[in-house]
Amino acid sequence: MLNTPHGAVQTPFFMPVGTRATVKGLRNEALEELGAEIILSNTYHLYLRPGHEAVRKLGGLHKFMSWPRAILTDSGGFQVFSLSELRKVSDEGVRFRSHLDGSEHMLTPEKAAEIQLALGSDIAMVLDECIETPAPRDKAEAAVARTTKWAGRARTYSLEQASRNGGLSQWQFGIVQGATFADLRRASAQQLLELDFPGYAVGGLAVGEPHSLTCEMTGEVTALLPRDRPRYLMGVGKPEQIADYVALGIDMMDCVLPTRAARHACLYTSEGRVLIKNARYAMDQLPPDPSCSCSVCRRYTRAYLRHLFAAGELTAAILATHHNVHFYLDLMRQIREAIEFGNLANFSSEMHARYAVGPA
RNA sequence: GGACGGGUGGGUGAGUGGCUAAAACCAGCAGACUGUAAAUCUGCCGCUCCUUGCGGGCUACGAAGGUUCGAAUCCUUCCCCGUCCA
Repeated sequence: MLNTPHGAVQTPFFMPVGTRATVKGLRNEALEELGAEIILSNTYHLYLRPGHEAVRKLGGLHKFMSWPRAILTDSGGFQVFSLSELRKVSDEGVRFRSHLDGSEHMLTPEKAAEIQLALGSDIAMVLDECIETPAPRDKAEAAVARTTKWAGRARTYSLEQASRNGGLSQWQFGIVQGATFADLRRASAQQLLELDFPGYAVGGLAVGEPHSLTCEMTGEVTALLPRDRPRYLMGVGKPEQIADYVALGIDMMDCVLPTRAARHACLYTSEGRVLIKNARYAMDQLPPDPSCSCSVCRRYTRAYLRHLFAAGELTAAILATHHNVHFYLDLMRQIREAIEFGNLANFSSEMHARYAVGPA
């Protein structure tokens, strides 16, 4: 259990992604009904718009977006990776050219921490350097060294702010890098451990490498992390992979997959993936997932959802997102249950079997 | 009755002698998506054959003839559609 200022969160958990202070396609009341106890939002995007100072003046991110439960903010480290053509990385930080208006911005470890304090998220991530995979060793080494230095600066900044303000109600997590090199991963973890973060993340994975390698690298890191601090594997994963990560000792995950795939007409169901735009569903009167209890599956048919997607209706994305987020959150409930019954290994292999075959 | 303009693949619509089975877009079909520059992107999209290849055959740009080595593109006639004149 993770006890945040905005409620307890049961581990292991999955965070729906709300980059720009909204989980695309879902109203917060729907998110709450679905049982989301924590969501993820983004430093870089909120800094550009509406601006962290604006959010602070509007009462902080929770109040601004009217989300009473926990929020984790990513640092912008992933944007170092995904906006590779719009930024320049140096030891000082990352210079971005805004994808919105072309303006230049400098994101440093201190700045990223400052922004997240202004946003008032429950968990803040340090700025890290996330690189592509596969990466040459020297580049991975450099990214680890820089990530460690940045983590130290972010930690210092955070502790200073804490002592100045009589403590902070925000946790700061370090992020392990190291690409696909086991020794670099271990070194990165050990260096971060010295900074004594309240939680640790594994970053820079699931960016193209095979799942087995993601697991291997994750295992290298979780083996070194303290048992009493949360471990967060960033940016994962596919439904059939989640239980594997949990088995490796991961407590927290986030991924755009359920929400993005939903907008692209891919539904995750107990029978595998359902590409609802397929012609085969045109006259299908079954719910998207017959054994799903979500409000979409209780009310609507595959034929109707397919129609909404074909017609380009907004409701298509809304309904599909609702279902997929329900699926992921329910998956986590099942995983927590499997852990209690000592049945996680079986659960994991069942998931792999199910998604390897695809829909019936 | 006359004068112009026009008829192109499921749709809109480029193309005025060979590089054109025919741009582009839409529709259709299939796929991808992992700390969100993503309601995005990719592939296929006349029929057919196989040794599945920048491969072969067939059919196709209103209809029928003709010119040409070669025609969606030029000529003739006809049929439609639009605008204007009487």
